[in-house]
Amino acid sequence: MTVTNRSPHQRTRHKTARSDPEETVETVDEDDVDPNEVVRTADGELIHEPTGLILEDDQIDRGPEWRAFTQSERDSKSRVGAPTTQTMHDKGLTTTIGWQNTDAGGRSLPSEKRNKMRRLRTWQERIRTKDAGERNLQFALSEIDRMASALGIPRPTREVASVIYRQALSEDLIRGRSIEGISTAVLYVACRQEDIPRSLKEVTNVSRVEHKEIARTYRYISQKLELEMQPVDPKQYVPRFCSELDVSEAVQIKAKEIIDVSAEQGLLSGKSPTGFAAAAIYSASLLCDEKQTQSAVGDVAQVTTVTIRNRYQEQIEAMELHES
DNA sequence: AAATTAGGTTACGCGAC
DNA sequence: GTCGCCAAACCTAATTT
Repeated sequence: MTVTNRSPHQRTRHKTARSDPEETVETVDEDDVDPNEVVRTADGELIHEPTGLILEDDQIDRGPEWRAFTQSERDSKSRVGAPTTQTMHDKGLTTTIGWQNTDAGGRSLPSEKRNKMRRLRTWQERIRTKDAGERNLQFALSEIDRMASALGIPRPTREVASVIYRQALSEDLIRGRSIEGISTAVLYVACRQEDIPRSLKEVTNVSRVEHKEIARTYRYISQKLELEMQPVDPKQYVPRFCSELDVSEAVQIKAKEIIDVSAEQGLLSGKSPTGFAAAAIYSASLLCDEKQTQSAVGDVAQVTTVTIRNRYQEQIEAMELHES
């Protein structure tokens, strides 16, 4: 066996040094090498540690075969780039087999060949639709993941979302609807079921689909999959909104109390949970002497100051009633 | 900043067609 | 299935306090 021999400091040099014409080559007997001193480097070379002998070169160069010195040069020489668009599910990359039983020249085929072509068509169709479904799912899941990240939604909830999506897929509820729409709606459902509430508006902000369609799709799938959704408890929004507003713990506790008391008196029915929570926080900030402006609270809760006003007066009243 | 007011949009349930 | 209608909640925008 022949190996190339180089000094250790040369080994650490860049790969291009290896093609140095002045490098010395000599033969070494294999028995001289102690296996315990042999290491494999990140480059894939097998090296005898004490002497720096290279026992085995990496046979495959995984790097690019070109060199570039500037970013623009790298861009222009690189042959990999952004993935092809996912929105067109197969981007014309699949094979379709024509229905005619003729060859390329237009002559009709003998019956034996016709049967073969029929079988091929069948299989091609099976394969194509199967992996179109897979791709569909893959895209949906990556979309769910993207939105979930943007909203700071924890893993388990994303898992729930993907389970629901698979259900919708198997019930054939996707047909005729956009994948993005379903993905968004499913994520929204998962949040509510897991008590990690995000308002429909918040979800809409990170989605590529408009509010109206998400709402419609949401109703559709929750009905079809018979998911019984109970109304969101406004208290669930309180900690998140409060931390965004940077108010004290006392306000948070007070806000929850206000929600409990006023809900007990039937003020909640029919009102939006975010608006209700926002008003409670505003009221609490007044009662705790840590006043926040209506518009500040409205911003984090994504409701208007008008809505806060309409709610908080009733709530204050309810509190006074409660205390007497 | 908060309150008031006016006008428009949306979603929902219901019955009629 | 969808059309028309309804009442309630919410929004935007303008104006006043």
